[in-house]
Amino acid sequence: MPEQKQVRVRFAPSPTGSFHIGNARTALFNYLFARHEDGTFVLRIEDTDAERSSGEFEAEILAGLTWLGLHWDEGPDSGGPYAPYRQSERRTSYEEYARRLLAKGQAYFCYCTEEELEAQKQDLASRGESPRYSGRCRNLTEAERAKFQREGRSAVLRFQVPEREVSFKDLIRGKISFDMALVGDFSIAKVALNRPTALQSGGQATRATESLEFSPLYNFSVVVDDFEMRISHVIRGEDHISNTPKQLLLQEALGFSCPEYAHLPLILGPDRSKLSSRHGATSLKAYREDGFLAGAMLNILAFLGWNPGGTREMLSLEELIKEFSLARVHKAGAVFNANRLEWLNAQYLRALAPEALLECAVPFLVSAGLLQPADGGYRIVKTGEQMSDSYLQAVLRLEQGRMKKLSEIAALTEFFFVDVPDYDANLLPWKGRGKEDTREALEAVGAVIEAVPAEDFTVGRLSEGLLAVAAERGDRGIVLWPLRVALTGREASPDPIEIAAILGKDKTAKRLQAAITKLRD
RNA sequence: GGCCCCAUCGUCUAGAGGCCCAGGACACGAGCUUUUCAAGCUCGGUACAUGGGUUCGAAUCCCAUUGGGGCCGCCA
Repeated sequence: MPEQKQVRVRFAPSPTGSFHIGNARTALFNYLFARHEDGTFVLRIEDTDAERSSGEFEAEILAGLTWLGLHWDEGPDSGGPYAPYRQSERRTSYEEYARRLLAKGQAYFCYCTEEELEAQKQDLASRGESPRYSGRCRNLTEAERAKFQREGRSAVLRFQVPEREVSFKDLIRGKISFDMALVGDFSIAKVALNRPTALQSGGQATRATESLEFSPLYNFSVVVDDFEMRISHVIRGEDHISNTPKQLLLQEALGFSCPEYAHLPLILGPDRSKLSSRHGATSLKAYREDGFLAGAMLNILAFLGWNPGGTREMLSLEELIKEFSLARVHKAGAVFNANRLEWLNAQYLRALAPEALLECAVPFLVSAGLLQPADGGYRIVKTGEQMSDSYLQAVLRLEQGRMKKLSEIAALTEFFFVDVPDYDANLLPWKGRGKEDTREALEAVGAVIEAVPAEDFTVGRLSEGLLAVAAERGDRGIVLWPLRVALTGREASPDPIEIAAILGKDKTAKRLQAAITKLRD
């Protein structure tokens, strides 16, 4: 039996913006594949672009992955056998390989300016040809090079692309081939020339004092790192398909083994173009802050371009790992379905235990200005009243099945966090009933409330009396509707009896009295 | 424009030549339940892009067309 190659995959985001859900999906698929194959999941930060990369975005990526439960085996924080895992810390490696390519004549310095490059491309395009680099600096003489350097032109290292076909077998799409004659020499590193003593010593610069500083560019750093980190499978977005032949060529030139490739379908916006900020929220963080649960995010993401077959709809991370296979990944892009996410989230929200619901919902009540932390618990901002966890849990449980996301909880429960709700007296009467009837009904309700002891102010006891009062009047609405309004100040709410039971005798009586007073005016 | 990729309900999808005049879910519509709102239950409409092949038989295989998308940076 030949030894099975160990599976090592990487998720390699660049921290140049908020952690995008498309990237989160790529991370998920890498993670699922790694775990399913008993392999290793590596997190590598591609921050070669110092201008645009930031530690803040990197932190956001780590936080996002952690939130989703996608734990990496090797990464910038935890280290690993192939550390460091941040490209900005791996410069010596890139430089070594860049010099190797230079020595073999497979890379060269290009001094073309942006304008020149643009002109070359325009020229090719006008002739209907593929817009690629012309190869103008391929055969520069030493003298020409020196001249450009003296002019202070900045240089870039280009890879000399052989004019032939390159193909690879994509694990999702099958064979894909490219005619590299149409591609042109692509850049692999920016090169800065350091001449620390040149100007100071009266122009007497010598070669010995000069040094070249290479900053690697994407296609090059990826190839070097995937090789050095022993990556076996590269699973990434479809937008990288055209980078693959370039990377293959680089691997060949450097004598590296090639990983397997799998290109994932893109996540699309409603207009079927690549999901981007113009389609709305795209950062994982934004969804988290809007009150979506990790389980719901995991499911919506997993089912975008993949499914376990059959009619199963919601899977845990463990089940996803068990079921995952690249063979079941689609080729076509998938439109992000926000409605479905909300439905999924509602399902997960309902499944939450009271303690868990409390834990994740309270921050939303706090940020809405309804509650504030106090004495190890929470206090109602408007009334100053201290709230017990069990009271809060009861409040939350009441609305648990009514919200699609946690950010809705404040608006839904607001009436619990005021002294007496504010509303128009005209809201109190039930369909076609007058104020008199309504007041009479509420007074009857008041009598029931009065009769139920505070210690036993339960839904059971309340229903008994209240429903009897309603039955006498032949229509539950005439009693329950004004009671709802008195208690909540609104026309849509959970069962007023349940609300009363949570509020307790005193508050219920107070709100009822306020309603009766309103009806007298 | 060049190259590459893709194609089942509005959307996510099941479907690996007969089980499919195409199934599930979200959304939508109607009804039931009902004190309101949700939820729940029942029912409903809507899809194999088109045209050619291959085959006894095609949503499934092949080709073309059409349509959509991605990439063409000294970004990743």
